[in-house]
Amino acid sequence: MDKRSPIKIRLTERDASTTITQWVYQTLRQAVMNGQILPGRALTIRGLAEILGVSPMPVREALRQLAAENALEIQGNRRVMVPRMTAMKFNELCEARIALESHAATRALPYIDATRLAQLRQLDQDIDVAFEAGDTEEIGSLNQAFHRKIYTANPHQITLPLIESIWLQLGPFMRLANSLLDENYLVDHHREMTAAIEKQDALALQMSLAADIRDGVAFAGTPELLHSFIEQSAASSTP
Amino acid sequence: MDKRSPIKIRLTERDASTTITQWVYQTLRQAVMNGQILPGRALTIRGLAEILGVSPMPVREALRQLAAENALEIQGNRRVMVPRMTAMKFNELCEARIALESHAATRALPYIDATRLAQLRQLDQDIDVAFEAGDTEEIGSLNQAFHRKIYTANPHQITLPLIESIWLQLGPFMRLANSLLDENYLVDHHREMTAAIEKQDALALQMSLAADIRDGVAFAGTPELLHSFIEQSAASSTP
DNA sequence: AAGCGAACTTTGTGATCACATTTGATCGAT
DNA sequence: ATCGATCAAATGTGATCACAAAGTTCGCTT
Repeated sequence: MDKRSPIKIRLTERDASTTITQWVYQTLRQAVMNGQILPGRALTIRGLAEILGVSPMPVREALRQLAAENALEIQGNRRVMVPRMTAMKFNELCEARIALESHAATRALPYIDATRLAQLRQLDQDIDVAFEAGDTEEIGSLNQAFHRKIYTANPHQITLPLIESIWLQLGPFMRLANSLLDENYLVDHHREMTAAIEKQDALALQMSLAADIRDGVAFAGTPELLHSFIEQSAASSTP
Repeated sequence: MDKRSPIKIRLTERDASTTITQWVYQTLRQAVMNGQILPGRALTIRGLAEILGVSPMPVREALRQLAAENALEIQGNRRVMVPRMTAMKFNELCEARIALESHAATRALPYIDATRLAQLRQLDQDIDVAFEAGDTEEIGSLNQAFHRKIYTANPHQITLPLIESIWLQLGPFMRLANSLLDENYLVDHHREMTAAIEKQDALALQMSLAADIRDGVAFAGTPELLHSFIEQSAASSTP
């Protein structure tokens, strides 16, 4: 029944108002984002359905939706798996993140009012608290919330789904980045960003945002570390 | 049975090797892209299934996939429709297109060799031929192929799915833009782009690419024209 | 005649079933 | 002992069925 590791997925209580498909989708999305499903691991509809305690139908739809968001990859053998990572692909994802998020931030900047700016500063403080507590998972979650809070200021939102698609693809590796962040968390780029927002300085915002993203994945600059993790990713395929 | 206009969709022969879901997905995607389905028009699973001559199941999956790509919108009433357009949203989409495609082109530039450059020039000539023939649909298709041919030179492709998502959202309106292009097709930016590629000049490529995109949607600069089309889009909702 | 509620219809969701293709294993031949 | 073929289990795909919620229409009451 279980090919390799039996896939442990954190199950949450399902709200009665959400459909089963939505719940499965959110659960699997979170599992991918948190690295609970190793890249290269083959996923089966029936297998996931059994784990989640639902029929294969909602799993099928959730998988197709996640594949459409590039969170999963449908192989020619119509097997579904978390895409493997390569150093080049990782680099492309980071650069795409910077390009997309810089654009989104610039476009959102005029819409950020004092209320939202205060919320941003609060989120930054929350991150500091989580950092003191060493709760890396919370740090990642709050960090996402911080960025999302900026972009959603733009009422004509187009880019956020694209950005989240990139986050999803970087997901399992961002987790590693956050755990390594403990040591290297030197400059608080979020503070620079909020300062730039207060001055409505688009260029300064772009600069600090790019620095924040690059710091978040700083370990990509140390090739051996990235390489070891990619090997770990590739290793889950070889029996 | 038919609420308003009965939805005419161009049906193509289904290859025996492709699954029904894939065929339905491609058919609906093309229908959205060509503006065969008016924005605001309510779509039903069973209705589409009957039109396409398939069971509701593959339609459900195709709709969910298209919704994940932002080609369709799932309303709270769990009704599915082509999203309506607003002037601001249109502007955001164009700017996002420029940002994303500039980035993708720059990243692909080093990988474009002589062979691919020749293919690009061939596509540009084909566009001229289609332009002489007045075949606007062919122009749009070839124009997409031209852009795609640039970005796919990058072997570590990340951005193309995001770009295609934007194209899908602009889809019905690009069709209008192409039909209006007949009159205003003054400068051949594609020739500027191939020249920039030959010189491996990233900045010149970005400039001409942005100009090409802006020209393609030049009518957005004439507010009354855009407004009239948006009204047409909104009109399909009012009974 | 207009407002409102009840019955019917439509629609999305999810489960089960059937079938074709693929994967994996076991047995046999060289 | 190793390689290959055949058979069985597993898997994705798609159709049909069942059910609940939302929408629509008809008829009743005022």
